[in-house]
Amino acid sequence: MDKQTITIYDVAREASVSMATVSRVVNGNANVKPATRKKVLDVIEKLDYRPNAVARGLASKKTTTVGVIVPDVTNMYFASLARGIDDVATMYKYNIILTNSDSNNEKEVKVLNTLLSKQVDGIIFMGNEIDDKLREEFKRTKTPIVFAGSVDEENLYARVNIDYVAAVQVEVKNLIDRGNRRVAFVCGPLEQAINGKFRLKGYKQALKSAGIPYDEKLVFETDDTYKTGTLLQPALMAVNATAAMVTDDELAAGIMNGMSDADVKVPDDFEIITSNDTKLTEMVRPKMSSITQPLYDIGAVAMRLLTKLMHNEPVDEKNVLLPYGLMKRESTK
Amino acid sequence: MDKQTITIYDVAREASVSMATVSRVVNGNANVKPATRKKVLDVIEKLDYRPNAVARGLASKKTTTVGVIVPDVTNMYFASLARGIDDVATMYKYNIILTNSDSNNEKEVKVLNTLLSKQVDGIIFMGNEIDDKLREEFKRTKTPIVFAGSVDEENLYARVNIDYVAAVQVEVKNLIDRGNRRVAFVCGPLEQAINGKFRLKGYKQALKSAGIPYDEKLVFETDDTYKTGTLLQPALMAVNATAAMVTDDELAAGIMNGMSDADVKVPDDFEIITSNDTKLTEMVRPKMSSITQPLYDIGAVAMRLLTKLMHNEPVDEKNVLLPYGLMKRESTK
DNA sequence: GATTTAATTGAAAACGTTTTCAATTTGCTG
DNA sequence: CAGCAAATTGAAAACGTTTTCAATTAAATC
Repeated sequence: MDKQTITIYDVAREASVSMATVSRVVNGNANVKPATRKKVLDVIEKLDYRPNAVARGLASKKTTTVGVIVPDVTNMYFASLARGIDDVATMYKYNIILTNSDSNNEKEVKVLNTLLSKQVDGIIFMGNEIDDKLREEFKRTKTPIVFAGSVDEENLYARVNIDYVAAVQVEVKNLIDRGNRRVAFVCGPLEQAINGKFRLKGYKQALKSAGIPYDEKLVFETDDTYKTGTLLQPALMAVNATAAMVTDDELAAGIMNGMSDADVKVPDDFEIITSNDTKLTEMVRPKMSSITQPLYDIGAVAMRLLTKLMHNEPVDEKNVLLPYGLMKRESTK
Repeated sequence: MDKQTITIYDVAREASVSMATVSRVVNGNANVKPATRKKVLDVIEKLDYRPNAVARGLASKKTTTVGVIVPDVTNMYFASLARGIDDVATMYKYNIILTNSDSNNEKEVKVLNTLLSKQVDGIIFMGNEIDDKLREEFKRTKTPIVFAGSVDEENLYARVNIDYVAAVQVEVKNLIDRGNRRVAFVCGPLEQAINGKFRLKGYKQALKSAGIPYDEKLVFETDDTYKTGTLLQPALMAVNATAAMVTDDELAAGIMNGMSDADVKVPDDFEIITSNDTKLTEMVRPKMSSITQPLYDIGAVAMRLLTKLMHNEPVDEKNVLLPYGLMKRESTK
């Protein structure tokens, strides 16, 4: 009843060569006489032989599969990275096992272990809150890991990002230079190093350069959702903010719509700058000015980096920083 | 130099039992004496043994991995389905290999074959244009396949969708009832059966019921992108359309913004109804009225269906239709 | 306590490749 | 054409599990 599968042995018999030879031609090994190669290839064609990747994986200890741990594919930011990852993965003949972690460390540990049990050749991790348990699990494995769009304070892992502190510093400075003395910093969870350590640092630096004292009331820690954004207008007004640096596009869209609904004009009465430059920035009215990040490229470069690690090629820089920019649209003056 | 891996054999030796017994306890087989089980479990703990899923896959011919073929994860519609799929997959202890096909049949064939070579236990396919070659490849395998958010005219495969013809029929009827005699049908590629056969059929039926002749000039075949949408206003006005039934949210957002930019008021001068009810519908101003589809659930149910197929459980209905609805927002009167 | 039956175990054969190492062929050189 | 190096091949041992089937042990029956 089972699908009768053609094995390498069948091919060998039919072509009257050994399995070893068939294996060689399948793997493009040069050490096989052209005539033999042709003979084998013909039989492969005739029998419609397809190598079993699982057996191959067991014998060679390589699965040509990498694990990708992502908080939520449903988030445009991560979806873009994932796309970049998949594209260069296929370019290098890898496939990706994609798993959603909801940034939950417990799930991350679990999924990491199942990925490792499946013998993935490498792992790309996205997530910015790494507790001790997870860190420990990371350290246990010799499987190469690279972080994509995720910082590593301990400087242990290869990773690709933009310079978050510089990027927000520049943009907050711009906001200040345009006359905003009270610019809010609206971000996702501060436990996430990318917010709490990097972006916030840039924000503070900009303030400091401008001689403006840091006011804790101006930092709004949120859950990065659109909904939350829509609710923020009263609080923002209450602290007399006239501009906001926001760390997520959906969140920023929420804030902007909340403002509009309360009849505060963006950008005239309130300027907004967001961080991820997803398509959403263009679709919303007014269009949102944003720090630009090469999202797709972050994923792509991360995957490329991972291939180097997997092939034991030298990598010059573990902490790669891709260029950021500013896309001025309509939510800033 | 290699990571010295603990194998089942090491555990067996250390616990002085056979591999078979270790295998049994690892797999939760009931036929093992509690005392033995404990002994083995202790050794497993002590040695930190992790079963090798590849070896397991070879021996058992099950990989607990399913392949997911998706046009583009970067598209919210598919991202939502993918999330639903992954969630129930993990619920049933499966992982997903996610691949982007760009709705390109050639890529789909290729990726299908690599998935099969990797011995996935099942496949979830998203895509609505299936040429003969692809169809043939599908037919060759005995691996269960289910379509998610994708129709199958030949009624060969299990699939989960909503009733596209009924849904657009109802909504176009509403548009007509509200006085629109010229409602445009703006869709993605008509070669895709979901558009060319299903949705268009609903559109025509609504017209017919209302005694309005079908006018080909009112159907706009596009590439489903936001950009294209923004460019459509002149053409829409040229044919005197006063409303549009649109098959994609980003496309619809483009159309709406194009209208606004040209100072035609939505919904007063032009009504728009879209089809996928993604988050975007809420973020855009005016908010877009939409046919509602349980996107996440389509993915989830598809995956659940696949588990049944993989476990040879009976499935009562190959063509599952989930309920649709209408979310009235601000782009319709 | 002798049988019979059920529960528990282990030996060894798959699973379908890759890879090592030695054997065989082939091609050159002089 | 002997002698040697290089190219080509094959035999068989991994790889780390699951699974079958027979053997052993424990429990139950009378």
